[in-house]
Amino acid sequence: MPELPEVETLRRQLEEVILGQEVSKVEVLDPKLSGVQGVLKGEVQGVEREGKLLAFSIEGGKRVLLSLRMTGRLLWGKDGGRYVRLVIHFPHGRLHLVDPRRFATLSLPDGRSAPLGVDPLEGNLPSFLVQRSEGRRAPVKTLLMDQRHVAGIGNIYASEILYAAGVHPLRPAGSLTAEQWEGVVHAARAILEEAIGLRGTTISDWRDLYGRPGKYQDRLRVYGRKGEPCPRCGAPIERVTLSGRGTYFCPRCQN
DNA sequence: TCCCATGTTGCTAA
DNA sequence: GTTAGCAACATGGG
Repeated sequence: MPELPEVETLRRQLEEVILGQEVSKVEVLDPKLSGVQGVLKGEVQGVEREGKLLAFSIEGGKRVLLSLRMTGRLLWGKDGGRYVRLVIHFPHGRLHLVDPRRFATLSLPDGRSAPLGVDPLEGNLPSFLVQRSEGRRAPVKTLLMDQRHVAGIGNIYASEILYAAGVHPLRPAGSLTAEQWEGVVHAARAILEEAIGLRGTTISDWRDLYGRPGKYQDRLRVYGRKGEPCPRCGAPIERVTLSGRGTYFCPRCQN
């Protein structure tokens, strides 16, 4: 469920709460998550974000990667309720990994996974994307969500970004001009930064570290709004399925 | 009952 | 070799 803004929200909140703190105990309630308890011992020296991944730096130079996938959440407090899969104990509180669908993973960095692409909030993304998309016939939305190219954008924000940029999600990625890529990247930065400020988008599952919903759902222009009028031109928002994912756009404003 | 769901990965086929 | 589509993972909600 979490995309870049939601993970960044958690990262900032975690940094305030567990940075410099010592892990006192790890409780694994879902055997799928066993295997990294040994590494989760010692002082937390950093909480970083890599795309949609959270990376915990543990004393001794160790790193543990958490991928929340679809329904993973982190909750600080006494109790995580039903669906708690892992509890990391600290002297001053507990961090619960809550995950109804059990897709979330804990892992150690290894060379097996493809390196992540550019973070949309950093780097010279437009020229990078112009180069990466050259000759690609895959839809621009697919490329935008491909973590090997751009790290952090998921299904909700991809629709919103392309709407803001006026680019049709089914356009072959290689057909965008450099100017259009600049528009897409500009829209991405604006939307992702605003969403971070509002602590993410709560459609159903997402909650921040303290269990509070985000506020960006009120700002969504097209996602989940099939049949509703486009805020810009009034044409009904359309929904298509692209690579198995719901994709929303305005047929008049985006081309 | 069927369809949908903020993600990733591995298989398959072109 | 590259690229694109899709089932699978596991569970709940409408």
